Amino acid sequence: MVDTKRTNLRLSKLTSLESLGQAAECLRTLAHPHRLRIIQMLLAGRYTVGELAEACEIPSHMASEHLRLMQRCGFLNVSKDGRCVYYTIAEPHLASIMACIEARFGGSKAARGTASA
Amino acid sequence: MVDTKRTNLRLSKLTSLESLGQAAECLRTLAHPHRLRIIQMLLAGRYTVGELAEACEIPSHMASEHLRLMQRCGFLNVSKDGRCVYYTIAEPHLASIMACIEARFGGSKAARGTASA
DNA sequence: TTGACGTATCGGAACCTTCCGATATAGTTA
DNA sequence: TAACTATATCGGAAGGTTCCGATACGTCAA
Repeated sequence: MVDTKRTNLRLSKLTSLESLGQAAECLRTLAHPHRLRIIQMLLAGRYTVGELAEACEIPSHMASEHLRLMQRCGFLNVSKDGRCVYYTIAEPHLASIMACIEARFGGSKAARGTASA
Repeated sequence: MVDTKRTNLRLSKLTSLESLGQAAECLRTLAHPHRLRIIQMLLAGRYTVGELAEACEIPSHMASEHLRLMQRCGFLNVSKDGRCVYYTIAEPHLASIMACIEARFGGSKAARGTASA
């Protein structure tokens, strides 16, 4: 216990552990390269399961699973048109999170080294 | 294949799957309530392992593990002072990501329902 | 030196995620 | 109706994460 009073003081400004638990859940849902690409695409327009799967280079039944996961946690909306299913962004905060990610990890080229600023 | 040409056109704007893989790794590292609280505190000042552990309501050896994890992926810096170990933020982008999280999940109160905007 | 304290590491149990093939459902065309 | 396409779901194997107790390390004070 180096300086408990200071710690308690600052604690009052913190987000509750409960809310952080919800945030962590959402972050875990985001934390997958194929799901990030899907979100990046959906922020730019509407796509079918098959198109998203093709862009992620995965079979469409796996894209379907990712999409269901994201829909369940409120990130996406669904709408059917004939035999195609279109997904769209439901959670507007995804745009700003994605902007942060793009600011750090760039628009197209890879490998900058994770440990640097 | 509903509209392959349109898909290929938009693909050129996307972040590479490789970079998204790195981003996903970082997001997975963030995606834990105790680690989020640690980052939130460290964005406001410097703290020892024991202070961070107390704020997260966990034993300090667990805080130590979280801190090592975040240090290894480049989020944190370490500095020793006597028998205390202080951690500080090393990755400046954490501030903007944390701002997004606070914008969505609030400063202190809990449960808003994950599915809404 | 000894003892206390703060931090770090190890090993393992329990749980969760990812991925895949197989199969099911629903809409479309003939 | 049957055949085809697009999407969704199921069950299980493989691997990863979280948490915990036990223990080790490094520093300080007496």
